[in-house]
Parts: sequence; C-alpha cells; structure tokens
Amino acid sequence: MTALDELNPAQREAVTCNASNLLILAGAGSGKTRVITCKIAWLIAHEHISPYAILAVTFTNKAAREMQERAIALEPACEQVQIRTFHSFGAWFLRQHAPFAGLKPTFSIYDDEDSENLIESLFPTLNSQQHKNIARLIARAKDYALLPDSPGISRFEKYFPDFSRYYAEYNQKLAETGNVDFGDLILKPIEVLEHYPEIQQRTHERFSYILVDEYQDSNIAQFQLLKTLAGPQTKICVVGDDDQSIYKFRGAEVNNILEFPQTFPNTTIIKLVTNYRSYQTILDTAHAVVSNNVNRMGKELVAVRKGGLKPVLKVVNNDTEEADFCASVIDKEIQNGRRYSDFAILYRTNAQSRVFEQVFTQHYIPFKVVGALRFFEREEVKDALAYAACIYNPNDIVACKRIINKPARGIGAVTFSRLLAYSDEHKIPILEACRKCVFSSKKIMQGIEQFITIINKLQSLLEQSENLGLFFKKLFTITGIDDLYNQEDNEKQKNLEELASSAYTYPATQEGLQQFLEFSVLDKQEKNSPSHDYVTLITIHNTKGLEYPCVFVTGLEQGLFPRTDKFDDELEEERRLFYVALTRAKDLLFLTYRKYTYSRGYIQETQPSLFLSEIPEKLLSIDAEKNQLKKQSEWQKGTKVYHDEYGTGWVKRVENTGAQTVIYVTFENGFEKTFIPKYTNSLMKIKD
DNA sequence: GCATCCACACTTTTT
DNA sequence: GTGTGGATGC
Repeated sequence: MTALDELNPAQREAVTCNASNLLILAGAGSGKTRVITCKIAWLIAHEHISPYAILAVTFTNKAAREMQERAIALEPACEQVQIRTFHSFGAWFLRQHAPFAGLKPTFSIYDDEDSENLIESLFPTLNSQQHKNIARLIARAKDYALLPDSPGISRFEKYFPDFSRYYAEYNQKLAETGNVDFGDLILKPIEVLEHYPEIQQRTHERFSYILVDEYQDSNIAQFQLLKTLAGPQTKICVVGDDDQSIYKFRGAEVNNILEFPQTFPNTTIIKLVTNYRSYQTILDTAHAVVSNNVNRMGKELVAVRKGGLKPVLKVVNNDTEEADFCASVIDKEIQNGRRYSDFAILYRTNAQSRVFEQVFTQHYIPFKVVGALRFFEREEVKDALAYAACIYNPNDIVACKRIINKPARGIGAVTFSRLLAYSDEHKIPILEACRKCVFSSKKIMQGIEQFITIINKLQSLLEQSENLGLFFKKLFTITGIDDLYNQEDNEKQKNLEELASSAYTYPATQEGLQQFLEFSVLDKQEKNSPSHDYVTLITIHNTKGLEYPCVFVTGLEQGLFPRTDKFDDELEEERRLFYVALTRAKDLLFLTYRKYTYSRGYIQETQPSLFLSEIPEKLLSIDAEKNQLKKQSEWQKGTKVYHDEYGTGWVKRVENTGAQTVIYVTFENGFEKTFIPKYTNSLMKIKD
C-alpha cells in the first residue's frame, strides 16, 4: 500500500500493529485521522478483514464523514465499513432490534431540549429551573450508565431530592411511548446485547475489528457499550489524547483512556508525538502549560516545522481594545496575502463573541460565529420538524405538545395534560387521544379538531409529494407556521426555506421522513460553507479537531479562564482546554489579556490568567506596557478554603516560586498546614 | 388561556 | 447589558 510510505515510523507501526488491544496516544496535529483511515484500508487490503466486519466510532458526524471519504480514497471497499458516531450507531442498532429494546419501529429520538419538554409535561408543578436540573442530571446519570434503581444513583439525590423517583417516572414514560433520548441510544443497545445472547453472538461474529476515535472523551456508558460489542475474537483499537480531554462536565471519563491498558490486558501502546501542524515555538508554549497537570500520561510533541515566531501576548485595557487589536492584526496580515479564513478568534464563553462581531462589522472584516444557535435547534425549524414527527410517530408526545397549540388554537397546558392522561388511561397514542377525547368546552373541541384536521391533511399529503422538501413547503402553509413566522421575522422565514431545501434529497415516504428526522436530531453541526472567506469566531470547545494558520486566544483572565471556582481536577480540565486552544495554531498565535472587563454593566479590574504565569517569559513576545502584567496566583491571602480532613480555613500566606505555588492555611480547628495546590485533591476553595 | 411586566442570572455542550 | 422564567391580571 503506497499510502504507508508516506507515514512516519510510529504512524506506520500504529497502522500495521495487529495486537488485540491497541491504544494509540495521538497528540494534537500528529496525523491521527490519516493513521485511522490508513489502518482501516490496511485491515481490508492486507489483513483481509471484510469491510463489513469493521466498525469505526467517532464523536461527530463531521469526523465520521471525513473519515469515510478519506478511507474510501485509499481503498474503495471502505464504503462498506460502518463509520458512525456512538449515537448514530446506537440508533442504527436499535432500528434493527426495536422490538427487543421494547421500542416501536417508529420510535422518536429526543435531544436534550425534547427531554426537558418531556420532563416539563410530566412534572408540571415544578418550575423550569427544576426541569432543567432534572434533565441535566438524567443525562449525566445515563452517561454513567446509572438507572433509577442503580445503587450509584444515590449520589444524585444530594443535587435534587427524590431524583431517582423523577428519573424512574421519566424513563417509564419513554418506555410507555416507545421513544428514546440520547442516553438511551447507548444504554438500550447494551441492554439488548446483554439480554439476548443470540443477538450478542451475531454481533460478536459480525464485528471483528472496532476502532474508537477521540477516546479520551468517551463516557462510562460508551465504554460499556464497547465492552459488550466486543466478542472474544474482536480486536479493539482506541485513539485519543489524554491532554485533550475537555468534556468531563458532560460525563466524559478520562480514566477510560488512562486505565485502558489495565482494563484490556496486553495492550500495545503507541505514541504519536510528531506534530505536523504547528511551529515548535507554539508547541513549547503549549507544553509549558499542560505539563503542570498531574493526572496525565505524559508526552511531549515535537514539531516538524522548526522555529517560528514566538506567540504574542497582548495586554489591552478592555474588550473593545482586544477586538480592535485582533482586527488590526488581521488587516495587516491580509495585506501580507493571507485570507480571512486563515483566522480564528477563540474564547471560553459564547457571550464573548458579541464585541468581536461589532468591531469586525465596523472594520468590514467578514466573520462567522460558529455554534451559537444551531440550525436544527432553532424554534421555527423544530416546530416544523415536530409536525413531521407527529405524522411519523403518533406516540411522540413531546412533538405533539410542542405544536398542538402552535399557532395558537386555544389549547393550553391544562388541556394537554388531560390529553396526556387520557392516552395514558386508554393506552392509546397521544394523537389517538386527540381524536377521541371529549371536552365540555366548545372552544377547546374546535381547537383540537383544527389540529387533527391539519395532521390528517399532512398524512395524506406525504406520499403524494414529489420529495420531502416539497412536502415541507406545503407543511409550512397547511400548519400555519408560515404565517406565524412570516410577518414578524424574515430570518425565520429563511430558515424554514433552508429546512425545506435540506430535505429535497429525501423521498416523501415514511422511510424518508424517518431518515430526515434522525439526521436532524443526530447531525446538527452547521455545515461549513467552504466557498466563503471569513474569520471564524468560536468557543474553544468547538475547535477540537480543527486548525487555523492564525489563532487568537482571547479573554485570558483569572475567573473567566480558568474559572476560579474550580476544584483541582477541574482546574486540570481548564488547563487542557487552554492546551487545546494553543495547539489549534499552525503559524501565528496571539494571546490577549484584558485589564478591565464589563460584567453586569460594571467595569471590573481583572487578574491575568494563571495559565499565562505558567508560560516562561522567554517563550513569549510580550506586547504590554511596563507593569501591565502582574504575576498572579489563583490562591490569594484571605481565600476561604475547605479541606476534607481539617474543615474550613483561610489562606494565611502564598508563596510563588515561579513554577510552583505554596500556600499556608490556618484552619478553624487551630491546625496550620502547608499545601502545594498542584498536588492536593482534598483542598478546595469555597465562597465566603 | 394569554399578554405583560419585573426580577434575576449569566461556562463549556461532539450526540 | 440582555434574555428568560414566573407572577400577576384580564
């Protein structure tokens, strides 16, 4: 295979290694995708493994598509390889085994917002913050593969009293209506495999090779799915980078990768540390920061591209100056022949994009904000999809609730809960309940009748339409959402247009509808329009896997990045996030620190990010007036702390020895102790 | 059931 | 500064 000749020795070893359990530690920019795609092609061409027997799991659909395309380019038979996200694999598996999972063949998949809406209709007496909390905790519980009756669920109770009861009722309702949420897409396949040995046997026989990408961000449930999918003969290859694990807050378990060699005996570990992306100066800076983490496997990237300019640290007064600085650098570099698409502005929180949008507009710099409000999550788009979902699946109570009174037909929350109770009592789908239920109020009866008429019309319209796009166009008119959004908002109208056009390639059949609905819920990532030349404004989380010639990492203030209310292990995750940010840059890297920020309308003085103090000065080109950048530790005299053993105390003294901070704490019980925060997990900051 | 107004909160979020 | 949840009144 000629592609093999283009690989470095470590990459080649990773591709050809035939170990049963293989862990590839692939640093940022080390050619990871190339290795995986080569490996898939190699398995088919040289190990004579059927493409049908290979499963490759990625974290995003975008990554899956890219992987498939590149694998096919190397070996056409890769067309047959299952390359999917964990969730899309789960959906695929459940469609085939729906009855075994207790699901109707037309089951709907609920995203986080849908789940929350379901919780809202189940527990109408709770307020929306409580609904949110329950939804978040259920999602987390499912990430950890915990069911309402699992012993481990008790630790959730302290965040929400009676949590397991709400969780049980929620799951019960999903089961009754035969629908699933995102968590179930992982958990239900595990259940099916465990309860039906013949299905597991067949699955084991089918997949002889499983590859998992971005393994550092897999969660416990996904890990269990991986274990149940793998038979005694199945070979497993996981690829990831412990330094880039940034999704712990949503259940990612970095121990999946750290403990992989212990869990799967005789694991071969291959490290890919040759970096093809960034200049060495950028990697030196990134390494200086991430090496402060204790909980890591430890590896240092080596750049193929030696030298390079030092990263620039720019100190500015406020957010406008920060954006002005970025704009002027961009303008200058454009003069030097760069394109707008060479630049990315990275920030910790979405709210930071606003000033950049304003300033860039003034400077006539074209930009695109990534990920703020995703297309398939927009109100009008979800409304249209909800009508479609009602036609496809009469048991979709969330979709029905969403649009039964949209546009307004005089059917409120009370009426809907009665309909829900009726469907519950008579064990009939919610749409049947709408057809059969009788209310004394004439106004309500008329409203429901209107709604049912619309649904009936749509049902007969579906198979008469030429394609799904044309069906949607008619749907907008018949349902009245066209009028609802037409007058007030042109943008929403455009989005509906775009929804229709993205459905044109699907046939107007039950099957086509199912595929489109599934696509809309599982593949929400905005597709990038490569034809356009614009600066990217993006959160650091969203940049994972991306690279840009010129990167600005902005808002490097203590409290914002890192947030200061973090415990030790969370601080390490913030540091990994910073590491991810730095390693996105190929050529030029700019770091900005604002001395003052606005928050809640007030101007506040800031401290520079702890991470800036972790970069040796000689690695940076510092653009600041004298004394603008004070060194600052995250620990200050007077900070209130809590220690697992000694209880509450206050920091008496802080010593900074450059690389290391030592703090002296006096506790309420009289103890005086010395800590190196970097090495302690039992001490945390608490609010005064 | 719906419109209106006020208080309040405000990380990140591949699926 | 801005958007949203919840209370209030019609």
